Amino acid sequence: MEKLFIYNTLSRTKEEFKVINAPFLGMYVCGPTVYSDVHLGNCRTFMSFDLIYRYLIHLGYKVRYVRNVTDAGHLEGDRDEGDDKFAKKAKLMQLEPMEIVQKYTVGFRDIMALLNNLPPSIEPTATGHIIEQQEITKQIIKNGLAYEHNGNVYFDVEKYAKSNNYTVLTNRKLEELLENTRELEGQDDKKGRLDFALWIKAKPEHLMKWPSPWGVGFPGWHIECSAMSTKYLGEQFDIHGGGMDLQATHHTNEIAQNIAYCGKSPANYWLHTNMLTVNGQKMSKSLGNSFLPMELFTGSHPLLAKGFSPMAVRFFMMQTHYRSTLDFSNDALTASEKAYNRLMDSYKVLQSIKASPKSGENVAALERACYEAMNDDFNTPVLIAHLFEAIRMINSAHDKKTALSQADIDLLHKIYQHFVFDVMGLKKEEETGKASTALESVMQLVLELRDKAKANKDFATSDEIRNKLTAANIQVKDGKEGVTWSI
RNA sequence: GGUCCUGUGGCCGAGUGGUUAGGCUCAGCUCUGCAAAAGCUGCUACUCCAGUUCGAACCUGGACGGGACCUCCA
Repeated sequence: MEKLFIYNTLSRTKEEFKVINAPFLGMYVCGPTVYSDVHLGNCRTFMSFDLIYRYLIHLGYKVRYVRNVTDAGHLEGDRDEGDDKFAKKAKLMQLEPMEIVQKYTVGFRDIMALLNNLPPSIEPTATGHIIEQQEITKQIIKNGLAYEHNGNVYFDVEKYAKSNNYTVLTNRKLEELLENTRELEGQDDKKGRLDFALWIKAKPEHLMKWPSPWGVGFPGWHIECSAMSTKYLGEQFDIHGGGMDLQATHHTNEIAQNIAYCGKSPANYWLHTNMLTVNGQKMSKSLGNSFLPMELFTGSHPLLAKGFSPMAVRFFMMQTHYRSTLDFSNDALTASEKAYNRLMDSYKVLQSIKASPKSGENVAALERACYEAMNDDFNTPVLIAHLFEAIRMINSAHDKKTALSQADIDLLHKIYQHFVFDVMGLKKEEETGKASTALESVMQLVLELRDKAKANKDFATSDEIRNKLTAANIQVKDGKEGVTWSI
């Protein structure tokens, strides 16, 4: 198996990846909160982990990939006050909370499918694991690291920090954290400023609430991930991931909960994906530069010059490493769209290449380079750079400027299948479905007429046909071995 | 304000103490009836200042810009 190196937030270095129980591999990723349309930044995170999932599968691991759906208990601002996000919106729209959840869960899955993300092995919901969350909370209380007050249960961070490194993920100093945390406001049953809720007492107006040993309430935000990762992947598993915004608070608290619960840190490797910006600025609602995935696909947003297909967007995201910030701009998207089209066109060309007895290219070295790029912390930008070398080989061979043996042609097929389709999860965009067979025959007829005109040196007619087709978004290319066209 | 991360050519983006990233754009050439496509060639960078070094864009310190978290926004 390939030697894989992964950047681990715990050590802040690239480490050689060792699996606890190969070939089985557990991976947990913090999923979306389904109270509104999925944020494009979340899409990038899930696409990054989709790439990782796909590559691990490609390497031969039997991966159980768990990504939760947060459908309850996620308080605004992670403060232990205020309305539950779902209940708030539900009241506003006169809908049941689960109706909201259903609507946005379905919407989320649609977008994920459009972007060709593989579904995770399990997508557990927070509301489906209330009992499990309560059990963990009970055990943490029993272990002396959480306390109940007025129907709320809080995690005792300072007590925990006495015998554990609370800030493993961020390297921050606990004293500094304590100094910098905001003053506590209003109702507060917490002993320490950094304490966070495991269970929250429900106000009468709350719609989503459950009975518990501490009264009627709902779970704190962080406990669901501890409960569900433990249930489906065990007390210790291989990879835990999420966006960088979750690192300091959510993941820090998650580790604390797991250690307080069973004495074990949940994951060996913590992976964090970077954020997304628009024209160099953070994507945020208050700045008005925030657009939805569907708006990106259709181009229906003032900041977008046009729509970009899901696969062009996927390719665009793959051109940036997952730990770098990704900047959205029309220019960058347009450039990627063209590059993606070249990648796909070249695959079409590959189908028609004729083998030569000898090869003028080192395709095996290229394949190795592709693996090495991926083994270096899933470096897709470098992988793509190598794939453009493959494109050069294919196009040159097609133009008879270089030669490829049958073995090399087969290997190029394999490279495309493995890296472009299986690992990066790119695919040919759908061609207009049923209409395409009809269109195919019409185009054949039109191009035959044009060929006749050309044979008669009637270039006026042949150019007119080509120009009108170009205007209709159909590109005609006169190659050495006949005419081809593409939309 | 505090802590952490980051700053690469016209644009986007990898990477490394001394050797071509790659894509897009632009220019030239080849091919072509002309185009388009493709191939080749060129333009060639590392925010600024100081230091370490035989040598730094890559290491160290400082300045300035951007981002994340701490505060509603993924």
